[in-house]
Amino acid sequence: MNKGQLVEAVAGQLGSRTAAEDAVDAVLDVMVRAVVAGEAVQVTGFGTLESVQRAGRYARNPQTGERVRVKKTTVPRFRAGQGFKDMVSGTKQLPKSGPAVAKAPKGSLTPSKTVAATPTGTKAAAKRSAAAPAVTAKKTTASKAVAARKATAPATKKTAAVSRKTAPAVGKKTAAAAKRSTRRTTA
Amino acid sequence: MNKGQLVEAVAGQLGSRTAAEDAVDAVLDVMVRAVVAGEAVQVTGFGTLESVQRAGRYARNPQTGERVRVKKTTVPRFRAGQGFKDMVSGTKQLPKSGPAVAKAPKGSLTPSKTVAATPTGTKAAAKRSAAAPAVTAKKTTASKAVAARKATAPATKKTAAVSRKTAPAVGKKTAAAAKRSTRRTTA
DNA sequence: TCGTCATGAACAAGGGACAGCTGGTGGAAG
DNA sequence: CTTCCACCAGCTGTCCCTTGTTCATGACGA
Repeated sequence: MNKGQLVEAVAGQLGSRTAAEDAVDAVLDVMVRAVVAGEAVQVTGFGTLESVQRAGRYARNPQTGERVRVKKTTVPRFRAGQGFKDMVSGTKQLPKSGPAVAKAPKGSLTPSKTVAATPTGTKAAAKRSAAAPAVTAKKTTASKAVAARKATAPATKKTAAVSRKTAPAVGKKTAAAAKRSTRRTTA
Repeated sequence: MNKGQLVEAVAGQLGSRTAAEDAVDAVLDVMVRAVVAGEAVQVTGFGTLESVQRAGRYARNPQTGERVRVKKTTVPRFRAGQGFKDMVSGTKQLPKSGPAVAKAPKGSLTPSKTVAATPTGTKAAAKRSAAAPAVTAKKTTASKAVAARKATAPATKKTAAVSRKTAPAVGKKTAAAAKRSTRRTTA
């Protein structure tokens, strides 16, 4: 579907073609500006469009095979929401009457699971912490990680969204482990 | 920025809040419907929103470390366009007068490079094929790859967008190589 | 306008998935 | 018509995705 076709489809809903052009331009422009400004655009049921920092790396020239250094950059990223993914995967078909975004019927999705999880949530935490070390007999690191997460959980509120990965180690060897730890501490 | 703020920002451009609500609803709804229908929404300068089939695989439960089978599914995917990426990365700042999407000034960007590439495009193909083996003395695979691509180039026009990955090999060992070859042949 | 609830994010470990390098060409948009 | 953008190839390093839980916030009914 082209941009022109998109405008045409929107015109089919708005009724006017001129309004559709303005609508498409305005919506996309606002989203782009917000992302450029570093703000994440989050629409329930549709998805989140945000900007994330990508660490520098070494890529490869397809023709010559030579290693080229790619410096760290910021790229926009879109994460589809649950409803969108469900509709695309076919789990839930899209409603034809109302808009396909931000429509949350009262109890259309897994009502039993939700009501069951809510009251048992308090003691579920204890169950998880107890079960983890038992199964993780082969890996002791997991238990420590869980404990650390519980401790840091109240400290981390929302983080800054942008500024998660700040590993400048491009010329280093791997820096993967360092980046992991960096993410936790949120340097 | 949530949906309400998005509507407000769009209202700032359209002038009316009601029109902004309809605009946001219509645009998102149209995009969602198109993607659900299997059609890719491609807006030049903004990005492409499409649905891709993800082959089944084996993931891992982070708590227990157990391998869990993930059956194949279809998920929406967004790929940002060049202009969008440039603006986010800071290479090109967004224009404040016009919309940030699909704005192509006549010759504002890298005029010398463009005019040089356009007329030489026809014979540039021969130049590339000749230059590649010369530089690729250390890697012969690159030259073969280029030749193969040239042969398949006229055959592949647009492909089906959706239906690229159809490797059902879930219980196999890796299936990565097989999937690669599948992509070329477009089974 | 307030209350309730669904929805999204984070955290962890590890491996599969995938973005993207370069450069030419087709298509698209103005 | 002109000018630009997206795509595509093999190969890598980066990143996302998986489950399950809790917290926080947004969305919606009354």
